[in-house]
Amino acid sequence: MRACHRDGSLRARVMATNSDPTANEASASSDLESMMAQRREKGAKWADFGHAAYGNDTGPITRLHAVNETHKDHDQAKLEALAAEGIHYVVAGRVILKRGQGKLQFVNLRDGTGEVQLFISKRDVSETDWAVLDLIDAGDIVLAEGAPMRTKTGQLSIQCKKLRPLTKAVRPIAKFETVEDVEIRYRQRYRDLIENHDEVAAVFRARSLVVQSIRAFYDQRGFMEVETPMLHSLRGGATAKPFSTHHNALDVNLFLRIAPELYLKRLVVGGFDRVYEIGRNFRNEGMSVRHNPEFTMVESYQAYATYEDVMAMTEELFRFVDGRVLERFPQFAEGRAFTFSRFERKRMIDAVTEALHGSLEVIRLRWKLLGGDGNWEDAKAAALSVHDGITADGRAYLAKSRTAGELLFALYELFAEPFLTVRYRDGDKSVPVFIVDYPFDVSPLARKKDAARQREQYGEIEVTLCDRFELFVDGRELCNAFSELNDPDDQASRFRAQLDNRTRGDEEAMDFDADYIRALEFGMPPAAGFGLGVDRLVMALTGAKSIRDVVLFPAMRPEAR
RNA sequence: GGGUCGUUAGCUCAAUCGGUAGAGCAGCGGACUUUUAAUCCGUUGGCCCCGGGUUCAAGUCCCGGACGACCCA
Repeated sequence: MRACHRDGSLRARVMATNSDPTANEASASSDLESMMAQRREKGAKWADFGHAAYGNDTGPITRLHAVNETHKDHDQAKLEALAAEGIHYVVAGRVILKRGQGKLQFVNLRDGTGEVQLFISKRDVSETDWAVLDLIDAGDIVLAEGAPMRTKTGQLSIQCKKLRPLTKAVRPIAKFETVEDVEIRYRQRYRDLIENHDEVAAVFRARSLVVQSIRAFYDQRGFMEVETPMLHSLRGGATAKPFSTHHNALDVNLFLRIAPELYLKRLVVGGFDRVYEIGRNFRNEGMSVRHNPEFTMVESYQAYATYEDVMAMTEELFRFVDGRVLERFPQFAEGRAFTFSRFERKRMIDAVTEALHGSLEVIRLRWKLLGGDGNWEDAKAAALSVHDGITADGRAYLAKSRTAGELLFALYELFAEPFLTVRYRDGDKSVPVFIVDYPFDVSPLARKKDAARQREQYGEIEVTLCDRFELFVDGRELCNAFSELNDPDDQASRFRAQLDNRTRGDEEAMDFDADYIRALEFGMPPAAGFGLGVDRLVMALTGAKSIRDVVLFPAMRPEAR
């Protein structure tokens, strides 16, 4: 005896169609096309039971998180009582898993807030709904109605009374396997989110929370959020290669912004003296695990503050954001190689001399940098004589430096920066490091340290320093901040220096921004600015190894046809 | 931009020296009313990334290309 003959006419109708010889041919095969054809057929059959394959008008539904929260402490007796009072829910979501057990079926349903199990007994549903269940595959989106209950094993479930298929997923989803293929994961993020759901979704929810927390942080401190142009006619605010585009009506060439900085400072001139912007910047450069051509930055500007105030604020911001993230996603604390227990502050010159300690040549070098006899040409020669551990490229880089300031920065990049996580630690974890007082020569927008103050802090040295810091967390540069240059004449001369650099072939040099000089001529209050790479912050907080794991749709070459 | 590695079923992966392309899961058919990736029986499924070449014979060797990953710049 075939079961379908006993089971009643509706189920028999489903089975009968399925056992049609040609349909069987299709349902027997399982390459992608056949699987899709099979699913399309099932979707088409929904109409036989009065359901559109792509139904609409669900009416109000209860989100699954609310169901789980409401009843998490209720036992079966309590739930029975509630059901008797008429408590029931209409829920909707994607079928993640379907387990059959004859006349009893279990379906795991997921919506944007959580998951719940549907307990579907042949006793509880209409003959029609029972038959429709055979036409629902994992991946389909359905609506279900019923009362909360607990199964024998204590699993909170919805005892299904009505079932309505809403959307047919004609493509199969991978179950039980982590999808590793990054081409699938990055190009078809929707699929990554379905198939690798918990881990992937947590990262992007954490990212959303990071942005939300940054906003909350600034809002609490009286900063105003603004939006400045992304289409720029000049390159400015950073040294980077821009993307070019064209405005047809105006017939002008434009750049996608590389930084919002110069616009935000115009607003400080205008009297919005605490502003911030969270938004996308675009840099036409190489891609790597740390670089996506479009990336999100926070920039803030605060009048009547110095970079030292901003450093203090940065510590608070990091602790605040991280606290919010870990509160909701404690899993991201596991296996972290760094801690926010304390923040190291290290002057760049000290970072370099510490990194190089032990070498006679270097002590000579340090002595010269710090104001001994000789000049920067001698210092460069001394640096180049330190061959151990420097590659040919590193030596070439050092040799390229044209001033004492550039040399100091090159030494820092080669000898100190790569070892920050090794050198500055609290127990078995690295600590964030503020590298403080960058050379003027590599800081075209930062305020020069007052000469008297530099003398007081450093004595007589050859390098002109700026009131600037960068913050490194887990060895990665996350922040760049400085007291702002508000002297229009000084700014104009630095723009001219950038133009010289461009003439020498530096494609990353800035343009001369005459309007920005005009703005400064109206007077910008003393101010400090701050920039933070949001993608890199999210990487650090979630432990992501690649920026592509924290950008929903990372840049990729067009898919091969 | 340079180097290295990878691409085989819906997913994760095998395939010895060049000799008929396999497994698990998913899918499909059947049994099953409290399962947790249910279980049990049966079973289908391949443009071996693409294009050339060598060979009696190519997933495997050679050349070119596409896409990706990693390292370097």
